Amino acid sequence: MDVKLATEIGKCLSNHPRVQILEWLKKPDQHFPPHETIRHFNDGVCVTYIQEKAGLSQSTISTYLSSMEKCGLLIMTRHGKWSYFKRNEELIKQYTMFLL
Amino acid sequence: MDVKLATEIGKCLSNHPRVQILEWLKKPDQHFPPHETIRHFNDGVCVTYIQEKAGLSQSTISTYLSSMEKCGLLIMTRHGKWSYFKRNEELIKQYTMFLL
DNA sequence: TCTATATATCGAGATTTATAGATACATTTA
DNA sequence: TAAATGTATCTATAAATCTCGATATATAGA
Repeated sequence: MDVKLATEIGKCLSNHPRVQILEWLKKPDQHFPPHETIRHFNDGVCVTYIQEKAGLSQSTISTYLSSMEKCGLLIMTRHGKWSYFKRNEELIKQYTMFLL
Repeated sequence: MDVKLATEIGKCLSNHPRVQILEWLKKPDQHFPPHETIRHFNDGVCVTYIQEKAGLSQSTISTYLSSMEKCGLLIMTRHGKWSYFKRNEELIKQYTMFLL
């Protein structure tokens, strides 16, 4: 972790909806319904559920999730036509160690 | 720590110079000369030294340090005409616990 | 008190970000 | 293969941020 990457992560964490999403994804089962097809949260939550809960447009949420995945905060897994996003706890841990 | 405050902190951490300053202040004695008047770093580093090292204008650095102090990342102490800034380790700790 | 020094604040132009709608792409299913 | 569904990307506008120079304020010293 260097200053450059930390700044990119900081950019993702500088916006209320994105921070909120990262919080919700701490405990997906408490904030989202189980997905119709797969019945677990092992790979996180699909874009539509996050979009509906956040109350922002689909394109906005898609862009947010992509940017968070790009800097490593989230991990994406694709199953069929769904993209699931979950927290990347390892990178978050590295980031906090960098700050401390 | 709630999402709102975390977002404010994130805004401060979304800019390269500010993240860099927070890094330098981890070990002030390794990055800055001891101050002419007081000879320790107990209260941190004065604005001018930070400004010179960062290579940005005085007004920019002053604004940055103020914003970081406002959200709690830095603690300011005034001695005479100098303002010294140091890290607020407690708040940084709280922020990392919020993220994890 | 006058001047010099350190810091803070104001106003402004350039750049970036927030967010949406339209559209493209991918995948499943009829 | 055509339609439906989920997601990603493009384009655009409003708002926020970056950063500076100019100026104001505070303090110390002559």
